Amino acid sequence: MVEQDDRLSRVFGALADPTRRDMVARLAAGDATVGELAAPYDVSLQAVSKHLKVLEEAGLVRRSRDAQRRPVHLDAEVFDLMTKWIERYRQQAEERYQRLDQVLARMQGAGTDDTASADRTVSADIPHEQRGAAG
Amino acid sequence: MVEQDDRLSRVFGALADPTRRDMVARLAAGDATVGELAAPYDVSLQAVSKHLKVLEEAGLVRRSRDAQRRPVHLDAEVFDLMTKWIERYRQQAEERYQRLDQVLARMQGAGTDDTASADRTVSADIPHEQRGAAG
DNA sequence: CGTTTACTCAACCTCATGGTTGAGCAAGAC
DNA sequence: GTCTTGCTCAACCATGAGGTTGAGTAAACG
Repeated sequence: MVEQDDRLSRVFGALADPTRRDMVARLAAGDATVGELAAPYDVSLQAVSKHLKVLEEAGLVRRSRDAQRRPVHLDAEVFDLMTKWIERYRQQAEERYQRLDQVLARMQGAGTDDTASADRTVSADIPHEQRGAAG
Repeated sequence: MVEQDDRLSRVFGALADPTRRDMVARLAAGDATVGELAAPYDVSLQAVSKHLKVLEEAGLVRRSRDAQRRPVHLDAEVFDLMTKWIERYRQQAEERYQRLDQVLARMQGAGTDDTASADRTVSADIPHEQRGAAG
């Protein structure tokens, strides 16, 4: 599912910008209009509008209507997508780390010298971001 | 602390690329050399080397030496930084959502009509990503 | 009605990013 | 010493991202 892949790219990409992260942070406290959001930044309203488009396309934000205003609402669900991705590989890495520790401890006990290229530098045939099976 | 801000930008930015995310996923299963990492992708070794530089500068990865090889190791600690950022605002948004639900429920009970502009569209003076006080 | 408010769209500029190729460098192999 | 392997660095190119200004639209206000 390249769709999911795409989505994740857009979400991470959206949050790679400090202004956009700041907007998300502020929207967590409550909806706001474009003008309100733009106020603290030293950029044009159009630039802020663009940022919001990026956030919207990443699914982080929704825009509705209220007369000529366009209230922006944080859609916190996408956070789960990121958290899941992060958690999966964090855990995997930690488990591996612990296993390596055990291996090293055992080797120390046995007095083996060649610890370096023992279990590390794993070959490349590993599930690539669960291609076609993403949650 | 713009440093932290910067870091987060680099981390999110690094993970905004699907190839780089894939690399991280594979590195979670074990260290690998540049060549091993490059193998599955249809790009030059130099391009992969560049990607690794981005990951390294984001603090996601460390590179050591083993003769002419440069084994790459995933540094899963940065994940915490991201997770913390995400969790903070997710929770905030969820709490707010629940509070809004309560307000709306109370309003329905009282038969108030003007639910729209009641508590929503909060003004913009909100802690901006905790400037100067980031965790 | 025309004006003001709150925005978006379009065109443009600049700089960063992801890719390329070609050269170079360090360390094991011969 | 030379060759090969495994990589990095440098230069270049095309595209895209973030910024700008100027014009246009939709709804309230006078």
